[in-house]
Amino acid sequence: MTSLEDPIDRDGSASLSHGVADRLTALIVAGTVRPGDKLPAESALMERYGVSRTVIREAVSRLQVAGLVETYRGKGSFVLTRPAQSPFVADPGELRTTDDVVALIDFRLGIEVEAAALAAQRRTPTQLRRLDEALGHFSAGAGKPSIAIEADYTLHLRIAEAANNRYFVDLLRSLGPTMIAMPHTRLAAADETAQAVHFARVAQEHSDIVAAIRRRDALGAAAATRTHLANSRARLRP
Amino acid sequence: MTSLEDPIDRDGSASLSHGVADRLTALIVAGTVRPGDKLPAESALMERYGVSRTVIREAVSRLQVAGLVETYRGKGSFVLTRPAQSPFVADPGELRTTDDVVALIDFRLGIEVEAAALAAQRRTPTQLRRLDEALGHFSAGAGKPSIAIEADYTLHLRIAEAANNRYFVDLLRSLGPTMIAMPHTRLAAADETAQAVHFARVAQEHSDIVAAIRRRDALGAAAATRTHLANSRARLRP
DNA sequence: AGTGTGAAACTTGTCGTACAAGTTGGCCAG
DNA sequence: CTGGCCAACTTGTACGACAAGTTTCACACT
Repeated sequence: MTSLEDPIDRDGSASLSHGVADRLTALIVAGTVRPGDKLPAESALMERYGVSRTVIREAVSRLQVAGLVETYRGKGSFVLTRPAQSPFVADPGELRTTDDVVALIDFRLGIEVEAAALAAQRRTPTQLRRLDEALGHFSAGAGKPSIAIEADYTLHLRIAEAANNRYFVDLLRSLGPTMIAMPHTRLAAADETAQAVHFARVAQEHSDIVAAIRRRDALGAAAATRTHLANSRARLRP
Repeated sequence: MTSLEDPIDRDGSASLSHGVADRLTALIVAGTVRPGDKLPAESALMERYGVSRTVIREAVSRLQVAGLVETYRGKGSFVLTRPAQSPFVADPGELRTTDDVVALIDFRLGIEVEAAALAAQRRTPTQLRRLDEALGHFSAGAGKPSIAIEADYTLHLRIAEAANNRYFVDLLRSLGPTMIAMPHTRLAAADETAQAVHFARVAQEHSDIVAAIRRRDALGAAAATRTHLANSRARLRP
């Protein structure tokens, strides 16, 4: 890696330390600097990017947290092996358009239909009791969106738990209440009558799922879950 | 949040900036400082932890990259909405027993069956070409486990890509080659004849999935994918 | 010629000082 | 009451200095 000048833009659009971190990240991602290679010393980076040592150090701190380098006093910063896979991250803030929500529902169709079928096969009496509690909790949330959102999430989580497979549980957790409740929060601002009708419909769909799980009907549970999510989808995209 | 003294250990086990970042992270994770709250100013943090401003700034840079705070010149650092959820993390090292692998396959049944059905509905000619390439690549891996494992993963990933839904792609990526190939590596050490028979069977199953996607047969793609994974499952648990 | 030791040069970690750029709140004038 | 100005506050950058750890080179000894 050469020591060519590569000054950072000082247009104020981002802090210099962000800029340097992005530059260095690009080198690593491009493979210009490879796993095991040492980054240039701070003094060389200062020259290269035309910034103070403070900026370099902050930038390197950023790379450390990002898992891109590790640094030893007296030795330098070494590029880490790039992770072959990264965690699955789901951020509610990414859901901006109807298409975004529909994509999420399509994804949940795969997850939750399968989880419900397994729940019907594997649920224990305790888990069934928890499902009933969650149903009751959702019903108690009528007219109270924040309670309903939390109860909605809890019910879906309980279904995943009844599948007795940690992957389904972990994934539901990674989605969180906001994304599970996503289609419903869209209706939070609608008029009260339409909201009550919608709420009752969702409650009925929930009840259908739990009933199938209760009678150990895997196909029924899968169908009820798909109906539930497909209905949510259809409300968004008729 | 008080300004009580809370000096950082200087035992050399970690850099001070790491120590401060961990302390601040703990406050945020514990909910002591809540989303939207402002962290104390750098000067106050210097006093609190008994370190220089450089250390504080580097620590805060760490928190920024970790997505825990965002910082504005003149205003301060504000705690971001704490993810109510944590990323979904899948580690091949966790797969120690047959039950573990079966649980993974059950999970993948939900994901990949749905993804294949969507791929059949949505695939583009380019994506279909990529599927064919991946098929060829897998075939070229006969007798070469490391190539076959990578090609297996690539094929499954291409199917997820053809679903044109980033959630499926991201999740497959989070699983990575090792977990996607998991049932097959179990056979890596078996005798060669059995391995060749098994390889040919897997290749046929792959081909069936791609054929259904080619003819835009969502039900067929779903069935072929379920067959593929269910066969893998059955090989482990007759 | 080979090996070991010590010192200098190099590299990262921390501290302190100073100035620039942006924000906030209080006070005063209209 | 509202708006403007200024001082205090807050973050961003730069610089110099010293501490702690690593590496390299030169010299001395065997």
